[in-house]
Amino acid sequence: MGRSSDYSDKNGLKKGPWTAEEDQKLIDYIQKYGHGRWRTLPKNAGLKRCGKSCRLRWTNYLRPDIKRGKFSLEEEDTIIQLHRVLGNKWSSIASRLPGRTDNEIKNYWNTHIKKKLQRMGIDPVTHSPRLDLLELSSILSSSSLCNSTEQFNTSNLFGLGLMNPDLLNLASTLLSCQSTTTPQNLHQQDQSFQQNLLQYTVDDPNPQYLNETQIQQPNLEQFSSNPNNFSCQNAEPFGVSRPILAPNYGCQETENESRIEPSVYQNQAYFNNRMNGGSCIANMGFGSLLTTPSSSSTPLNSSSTNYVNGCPEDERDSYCSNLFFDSLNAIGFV
DNA sequence: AACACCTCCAACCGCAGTAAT
DNA sequence: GATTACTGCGGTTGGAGGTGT
Repeated sequence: MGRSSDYSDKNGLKKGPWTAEEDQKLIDYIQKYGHGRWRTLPKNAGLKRCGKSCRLRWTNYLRPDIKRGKFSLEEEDTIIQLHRVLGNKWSSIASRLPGRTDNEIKNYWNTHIKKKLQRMGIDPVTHSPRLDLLELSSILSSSSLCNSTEQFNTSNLFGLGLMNPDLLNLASTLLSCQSTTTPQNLHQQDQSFQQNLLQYTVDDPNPQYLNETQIQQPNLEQFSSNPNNFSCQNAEPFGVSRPILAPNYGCQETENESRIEPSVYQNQAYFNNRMNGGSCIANMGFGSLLTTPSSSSTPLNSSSTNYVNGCPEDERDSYCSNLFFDSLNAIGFV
């Protein structure tokens, strides 16, 4: 692993992966003399490396306080929360995660968290819902399309400005399901969903990064005393607020459960409800399609019955839910 | 088995900020 | 104030290993 295939530069200094022998030399030297003076360190330690390479190797790999291994769910949550506030300030984020280096966090963000958020329909840069989903929600909640008595076809959707073929297909699929189920409930819930989306985008289209003082002094008034009873008036996505570094109020991971999505977004990513049992449902749209019990902590792949507004979920809705979810999956939303 | 493609992550690069001279 | 050295940071690279065909 590493970089250049030519493991030496023009000054005869070695580059590329470190050997165990080099590591030991560096450790021995630093244990004896301490670190610092990185330019002269390699020469004194008998290493054919530049000082910068030695410093990087020490700070990112050899330092004794480094915690190696998989990131915990809590760490992942913290990274997401901090990234939302700090942006790509990896060193600042790392300073709040003992034992983790900025490089490690940066890699983990780019290889895991970023993709996960994208699958959830969240822009990993702004931490807000993707605009194309907003577009879809807006169109689906328009009164003409939610009226089950009205025949629709793809030309209706084109007429409403839905030009993206993927979204067009998705909307078409979804609406064909809706036309065979109870429309009133769907309509109300989709409107609610749209309102939540708009609320969020109006309140906080581009989250402002806070300074460190603000991070360490969260506004505890922002969230309800009941952690599952979120209000819809703050700048957090979908109107849900959690203070930075607050306890994990979301779904808890159990030992026998597969890894779940970050609790930071459980409340906003309605897709998650399908994945983790939705223990913190807010007023989500497409409710009858995707909602699971608000008090449930049902794990993945549960065979328990889903309830919507206190009633068992209609099998057709369940079918539509699958269809909708699969459609999202097919076009890369999930 | 062989090849192509993908994912992960250690290591590098270049720039910016700060301290020393 | 200008220059040099040092350090820290964020972005990027590319090889190893895994996975799919």
